[in-house]
Amino acid sequence: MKGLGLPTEGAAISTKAKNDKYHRILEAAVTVFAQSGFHESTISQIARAAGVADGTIYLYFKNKDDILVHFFNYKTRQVFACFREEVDQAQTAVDKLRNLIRRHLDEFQKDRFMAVLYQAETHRINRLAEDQIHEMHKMYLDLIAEIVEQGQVEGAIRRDLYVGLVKRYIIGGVDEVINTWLHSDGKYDLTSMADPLVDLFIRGIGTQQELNR
Amino acid sequence: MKGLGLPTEGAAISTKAKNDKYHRILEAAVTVFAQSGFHESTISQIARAAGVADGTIYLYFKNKDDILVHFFNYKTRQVFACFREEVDQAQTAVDKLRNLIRRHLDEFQKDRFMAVLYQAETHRINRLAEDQIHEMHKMYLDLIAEIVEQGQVEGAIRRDLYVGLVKRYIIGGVDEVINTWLHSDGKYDLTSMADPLVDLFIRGIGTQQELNR
Amino acid sequence: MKGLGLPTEGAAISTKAKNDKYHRILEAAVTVFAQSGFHESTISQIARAAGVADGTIYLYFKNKDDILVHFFNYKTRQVFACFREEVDQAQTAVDKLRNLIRRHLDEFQKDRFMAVLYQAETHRINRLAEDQIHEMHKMYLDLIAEIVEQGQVEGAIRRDLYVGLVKRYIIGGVDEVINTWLHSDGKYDLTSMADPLVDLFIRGIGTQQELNR
Amino acid sequence: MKGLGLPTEGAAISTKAKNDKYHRILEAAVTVFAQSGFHESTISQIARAAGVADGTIYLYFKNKDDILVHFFNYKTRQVFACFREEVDQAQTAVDKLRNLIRRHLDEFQKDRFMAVLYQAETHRINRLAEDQIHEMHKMYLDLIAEIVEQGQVEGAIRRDLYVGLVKRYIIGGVDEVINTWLHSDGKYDLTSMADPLVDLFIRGIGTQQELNR
DNA sequence: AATGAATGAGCGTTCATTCAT
DNA sequence: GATGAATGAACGCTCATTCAT
Repeated sequence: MKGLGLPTEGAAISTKAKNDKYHRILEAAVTVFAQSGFHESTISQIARAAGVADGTIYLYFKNKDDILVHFFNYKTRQVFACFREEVDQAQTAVDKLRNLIRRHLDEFQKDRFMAVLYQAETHRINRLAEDQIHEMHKMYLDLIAEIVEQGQVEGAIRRDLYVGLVKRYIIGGVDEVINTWLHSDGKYDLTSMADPLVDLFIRGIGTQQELNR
Repeated sequence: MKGLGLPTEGAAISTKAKNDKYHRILEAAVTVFAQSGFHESTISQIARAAGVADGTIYLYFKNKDDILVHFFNYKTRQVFACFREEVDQAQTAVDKLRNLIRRHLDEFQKDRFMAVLYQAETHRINRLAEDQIHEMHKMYLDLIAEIVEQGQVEGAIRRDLYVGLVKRYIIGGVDEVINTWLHSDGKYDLTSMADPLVDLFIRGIGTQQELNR
Repeated sequence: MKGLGLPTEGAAISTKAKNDKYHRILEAAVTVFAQSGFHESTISQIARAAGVADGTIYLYFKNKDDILVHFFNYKTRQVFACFREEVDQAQTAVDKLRNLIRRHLDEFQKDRFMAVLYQAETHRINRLAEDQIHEMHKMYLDLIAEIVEQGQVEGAIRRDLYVGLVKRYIIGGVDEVINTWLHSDGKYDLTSMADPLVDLFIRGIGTQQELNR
Repeated sequence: MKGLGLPTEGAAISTKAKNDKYHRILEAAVTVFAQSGFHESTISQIARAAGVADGTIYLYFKNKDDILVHFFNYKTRQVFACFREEVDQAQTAVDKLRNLIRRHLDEFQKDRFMAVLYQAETHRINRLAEDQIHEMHKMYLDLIAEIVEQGQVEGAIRRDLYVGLVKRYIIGGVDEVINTWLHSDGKYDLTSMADPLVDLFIRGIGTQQELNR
């Protein structure tokens, strides 16, 4: 974790009740950040949303920035962790990819606040949560790499691929589908985009004719 | 243009020298915004970077937000405009797509500040430049739609595609490639990613075998 | 009270200590406003005079304007309230008028800052404290009207008077006496002006001869 | 003139055309000041209203404050000067007083902007135009003193009056009548208030009975 | 531990004034 | 003389952070 760690959580919190407050603040913060953006949100808003006093927040977080760091450390990490499960449950590489993407869209659709915050913050640079974001991308990369390798063994996936690019190819398409959904006020079903999207990933937009040219 | 227009530029400024100052501030602002983010940037920083007094900025822009709006209205519009040229210069759909993406990566590589700002702001919601961003996406969509349709006529592109999804599939992959490049401090050549990426778009990651299953 | 009320005081402050700070700021503001005028006064000056930080003022008042509104809502209202007492304590209309004016001059002499602020703000139009000023004038009018009517019943006051004009006639004379005193640095005793002034109000400047002409 | 003088006018302006601009600015300033108050008015507003450039104002006035000083030095002085004429045209003291007040109300009704500005500024202390205001009051006092003395000789006015108080008694009533008219949006005729008001000044509000008690 | 009143640095913005043209 | 673009000091106000209770 590149030296960031969880200073507050490990040291100061021990009982269940306290830990509860830590999470209450975190969830409240995500909600508030998602609604107004990080800078437009105030500590008071978060405190009110969490049902605690302003000062209490500083018992659990070093400062306002720290809340964002913890968010990426906890909330999205947890979501990304479940992607692994999903991948493990399928047999073939293509099924794994389909499961991964379906679950990805599903989770982001279920927690819109997280989705907004994730989309906004992963596209900023010189950011507070830089380290976390790097790590999360790495997790995604690892999943994709694994799937691609297996698919290559199975003969379902091309062997001439630069895996670093494949990751961006896939994560980019998924992110953009989520992003468009968010900007459209999330009125349609996001998860149903999974299958057509996976189809594009696998087959591309070209015809056989073009491929055999 | 949904009534936004260029109120300041058109009305108040006429001579070349003045217009110069307008652009100097705009360029300075983009640089500063890209380095620190919009909210972390101050008017003083921008003024210093542009070599003018703080107050001078308000002769050319209504307020801080207005600078961002003008940026999207002028700078990125100009870049996106050149995409059209690039598309028009190629004959086949596949060549058009390749040209588009190569130029896209090239322009963003040449103006890193714009790239940063564009990536950051297009992924926020409830944004100031909402209208401009929507329009720009629409421009991109139109280009892709055109290419896809032509490709379908030519027989090079599949006929069973939902074009709305194809747009996100392509723009997402391109954006993510740019985004990764930005986060990696732009040390490698971005444009060289164009051909492998287009190959993925066209052929997907699947093998013939998989496709013919 | 036309819906203005005392939003800050009533809701947010309850203990004696806090309320103390509210009043300290209010008194400090009146002093500063009286010395330099409302617009020439700065929040920093008021804060320094009240012995609090700039930001603290905004815990008790919505903004700078709000301080002025609260001043008229609280301080002068309180002064005007005591006029009623004074009137009630006398029997005849003439004695009531004399008591009223004596007390008026007395209170304004005792609180010079309030006097300055009152004189300055009641003579500006389109003002922030417009509502309060209207109401205060109305209170004065009611008192005068009451006195005049009683005097007419008693036979001590002429029956051919337009009461609206009588109010201005009296309030104008009193105000001008105060105003002159304020501009003369308040070196002489203001209250001693009450009796000669009342005499003028009652008898006018004309002689019997003139009256009987 | 206590050392203030007319520095700009005397020295820099000579031709008729220039002097024209001086007056145009002054009239424009009065209009703007009356509408928004002195501090809320900007040099740009005044310049626009006068049809000149911002910088031009500084050729005729030392600074913003200087405009206010010149206003009292020129505009109201001129109005007060005509009061003398009015007084000279009547024979008896009472007629003189009636003429004075009628003209006073008439002039202020005719130039509402001046009235507003005059009312606002004469009731502020530590003011820029302090000297001018003192002098104007002195002019009024002299007029009243003259009238009262003549009236005393004629036997129409009481001999037991403190003239300093009589001035405030009269000027106060007149001012308040004007002030009320201004606050009521000037919808009724102000001049018609002159006769009833003079009647009050001469006879007071008391009855004979009271006077003879 | 929990509070929330108090703080004050720092921001965006305004506008009187200047001065090169 | 006349201009108006440029200036930058100064303001009102916000809000992350502290600390006495």
